[in-house]
Amino acid sequence: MKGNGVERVAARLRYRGRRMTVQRRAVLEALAALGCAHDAEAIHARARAAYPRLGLVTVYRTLEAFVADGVAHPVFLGDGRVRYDLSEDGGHHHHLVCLSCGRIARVDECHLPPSRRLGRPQGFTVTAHRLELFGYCPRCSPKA
Amino acid sequence: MKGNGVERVAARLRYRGRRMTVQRRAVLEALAALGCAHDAEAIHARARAAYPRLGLVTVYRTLEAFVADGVAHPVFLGDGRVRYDLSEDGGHHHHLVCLSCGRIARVDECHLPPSRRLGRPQGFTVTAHRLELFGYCPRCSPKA
DNA sequence: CTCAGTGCAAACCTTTTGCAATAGT
DNA sequence: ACTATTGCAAAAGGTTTGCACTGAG
Repeated sequence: MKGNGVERVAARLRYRGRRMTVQRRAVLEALAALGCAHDAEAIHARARAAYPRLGLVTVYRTLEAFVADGVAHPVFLGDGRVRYDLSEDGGHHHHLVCLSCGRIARVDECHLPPSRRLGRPQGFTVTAHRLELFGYCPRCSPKA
Repeated sequence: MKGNGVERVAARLRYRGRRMTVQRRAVLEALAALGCAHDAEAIHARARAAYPRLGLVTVYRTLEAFVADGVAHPVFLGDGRVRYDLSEDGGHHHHLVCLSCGRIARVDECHLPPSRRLGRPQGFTVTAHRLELFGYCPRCSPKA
């Protein structure tokens, strides 16, 4: 997704036969405002500021549509809830999660070898990967 | 975990004040027999071959104990269920998941830079990471 | 005007918890 | 014996579905 302008997303949705509604706009704005890896409930809470009648179910369905259309993508941190990031084209990013306070930071550089090398030994064609880093943030680190 | 012999695990559990029961032995054997990344239900089904009365709840509790004691560790593939791998000491491995047939292959090499470099820009102390690769297995690949 | 999207309530499904009975050590 | 562990039934918690209504294109 280049730029997360509402128009750009609206166009992309329309292209797929979907519609841009007030609810989706609110979810999109919440996604942009919250930043990295927030879950449906957080997105719902935030989006309600813009559109109070918004139901949680609509947030789930909107996120599903966004993911299917490449507008957003899910992030799994293993805490039993799915989190979402707005997609940015020309790049992806990973996350750094503090095991003590839960803070999540973005990691923009991806130090992994190119995809074609990653699955070679097993004969796989790799099309995507997910990498999450865990540790302690500056505030929680022993700072030895 | 060096070796996944029952004795070794039993010793480790005992060390933590836990006990080695028939049920845990069955779960441990199922874990070893199944290999990579199977969920509680699959483990339950397999372990029942050895101990038919085994309850699913016990499998969950056993896995929780195993994880706490470093005998096993969870794997999250984003399909809404937690999978488990037996821990091997002196190493970790990642997974290659086929988006078409669901097949999961092990990846033993980890091409990531050392932990201390990974979180440096954000000031994090990285202690662990999770990496999962997605793509198509040899059987499902277009094989261009 | 049509069909995608919405909201509510109810269903789902994996995982967790309470409790009395059981069994390692 | 002491207390960790088990099994059952029930609860929890995130996510999904059915359905009649609403609204974008």
